Amino acid sequence: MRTRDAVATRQQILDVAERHFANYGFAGTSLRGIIKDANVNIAAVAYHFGDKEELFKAVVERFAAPVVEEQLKHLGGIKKKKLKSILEAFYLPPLNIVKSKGKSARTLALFLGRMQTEADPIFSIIDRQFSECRSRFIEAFRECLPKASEAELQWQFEFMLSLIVCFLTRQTEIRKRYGDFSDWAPEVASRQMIDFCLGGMLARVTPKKSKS
Amino acid sequence: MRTRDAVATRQQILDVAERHFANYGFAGTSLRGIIKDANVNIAAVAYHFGDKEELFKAVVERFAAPVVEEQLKHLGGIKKKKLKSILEAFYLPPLNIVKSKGKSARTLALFLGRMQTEADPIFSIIDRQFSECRSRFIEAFRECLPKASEAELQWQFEFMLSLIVCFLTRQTEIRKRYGDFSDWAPEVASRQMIDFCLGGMLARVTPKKSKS
DNA sequence: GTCTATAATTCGATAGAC
DNA sequence: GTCTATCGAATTATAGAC
Repeated sequence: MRTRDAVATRQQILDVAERHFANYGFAGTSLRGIIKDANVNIAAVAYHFGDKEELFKAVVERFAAPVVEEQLKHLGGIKKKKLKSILEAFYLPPLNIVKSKGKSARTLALFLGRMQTEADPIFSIIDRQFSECRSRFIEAFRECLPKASEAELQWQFEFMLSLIVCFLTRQTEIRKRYGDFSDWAPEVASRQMIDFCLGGMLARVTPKKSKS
Repeated sequence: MRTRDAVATRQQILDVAERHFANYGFAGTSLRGIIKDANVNIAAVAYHFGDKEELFKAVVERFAAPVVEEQLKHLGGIKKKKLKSILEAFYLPPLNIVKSKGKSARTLALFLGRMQTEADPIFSIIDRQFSECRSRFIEAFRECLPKASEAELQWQFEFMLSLIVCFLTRQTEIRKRYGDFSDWAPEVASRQMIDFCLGGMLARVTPKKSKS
């Protein structure tokens, strides 16, 4: 290739980098491994992205931006805030986007899940991408649960998030043990998580007294 | 130090390694960083453990063994299997152990959480440690939920696990935003998770019909 | 058991030709 | 924009003296 396809090179790097970061984490990913799978030159990474951290940032932004945009649009479109509709606004966009990717869906799912456990200089990149989204959803929770403390609202969000992280990162494992489930639809998967999360949230804010 | 304290050296390495693996993951942890904080020689790691992977294995086993032992003992001590008591058997032991560590509790909590997202040669080490425990708890679920499919029982376990992973890895973050919550008791924390998990599970196995 | 010294890789980053 | 070549730093692992 001559002086051509700069955009193709860029996308090739992003695609492979996304897969490597998803599978091995930031520290476990090497630029040499990426450029080998992407069939590009090592210098291309520096030219297009700068350094490894900037490349990671580009991968995060490319993935997070449409997810967050859809979540906020969905959340904003709700007239009367109900827990159930808030959960739908949170769960459906990432599931739809992951599912729409077809063959690379597993990579995106792994990436979204693994992002949550990166160490600090890296995690702050991720946290920044989702901070507004987090605030808006917690704000919505506050309207629905006026009696809940701020810490409690935070935990509601964290538990909600942990369920989809769990779903996205563990589905491959479960499929390995029980062949079915390979063809999940976003509506089905989200229903499972919404049911669980809704039941859990209501159990926390209106706990039943029980002996011991 | 002369030819002495082999056991002290070994423990020193294990303690620091645990903290580093918890904070930076397997790939992000370097042996030089460990031996520097532990004030031991680089060759001591090779002498006592072999290589990096064997050291990681030793750290995992030292932590996982008492947790799993307590969980299984607690689970076995239940006469009439009820969801609530199964959840207690699962959540209380790790919380008690983490809490009992005092100052290094945060490290153990982070380690337990981060373990779940390691890449494959490393994750298999972890998976092996917990596989029997997983089977036993899923078996207990099966008794309580005879109508649930095998895949559904798997998901119940995964969601249950994800809640404590979320709790252990995110508590520092939440404490950072809302100062309270610093002094959680295992009984209080486990109650929160048990309520959420129980509510969620019941909502899944006996779902209420709702208009869209 | 502990230590020094070093071998053998691997990695991220960059200079400079085309 | 792409490539070759290489530098400098960091890593794991090991050999061998004490």
